[in-house]
Amino acid sequence: MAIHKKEAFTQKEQELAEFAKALAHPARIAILKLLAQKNACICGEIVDVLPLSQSTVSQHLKELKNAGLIDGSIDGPRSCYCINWKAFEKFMGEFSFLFNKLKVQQEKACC
Amino acid sequence: MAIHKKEAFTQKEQELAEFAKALAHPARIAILKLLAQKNACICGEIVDVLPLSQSTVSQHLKELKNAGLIDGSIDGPRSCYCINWKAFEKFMGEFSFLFNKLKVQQEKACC
DNA sequence: TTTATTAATCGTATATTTGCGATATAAAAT
DNA sequence: ATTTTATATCGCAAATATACGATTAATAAA
Repeated sequence: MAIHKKEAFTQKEQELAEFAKALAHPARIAILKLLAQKNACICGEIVDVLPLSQSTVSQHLKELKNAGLIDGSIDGPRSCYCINWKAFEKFMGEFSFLFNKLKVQQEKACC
Repeated sequence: MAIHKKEAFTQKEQELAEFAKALAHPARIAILKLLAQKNACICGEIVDVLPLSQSTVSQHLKELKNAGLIDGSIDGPRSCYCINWKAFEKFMGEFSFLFNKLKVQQEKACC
């Protein structure tokens, strides 16, 4: 963009957008799905399963980690990743709060 | 990207990523918040409230509409937007399903 | 009919994301 | 000590996203 205007929005809005951005790629959805299905640490199997190069997968993992959605530790030549359920719940809760708040009175005749 | 690899993922993964992408900007979060709080059509007030130009807001609205998250109709010189609650629920549900599936057995010693 | 008014679209500049090969790092295995 | 294995990081190219001014379109108001 010419100038990023993101600072012009509230902290909460930026946080939610960051969370969504972390989910905004099928590779990252797929990674999370893998981690969720195992509900445990996965050590290295991710690259084998995805149709992406090792460096690309590593980058996606980094983004998920930066967003706080996964935890990971490196034990020398192998790594260990798992979902940070707490963070996940937090954000899902915030979204639900935002957009379900008034949904009770739903079904307006509209547009 | 050099070559988009998105087709390499499942339909569902792509759909969820698309949904997330639509939410991946604070301006679009703000717009949805406005629409949710009114729980009714908003006619044009959006540009006045946001710190963005009319053309930029229009573009964000278009993206939300393409993603199916909002409905909108144009009545000559004015428009009318509201949240598509059904679509919203659908996607939120899918996310919950994906990532809560195994959460029951949660709290593994991990990483 | 002319003149607002409101919103979509076009063109363009800049920023960010995506992806990969190459390289670096770090422990384990030989 | 050297090699292997697994992963992170760097540097680059290509694709997308973001933002805005200018223009267009379409109705309402005068």
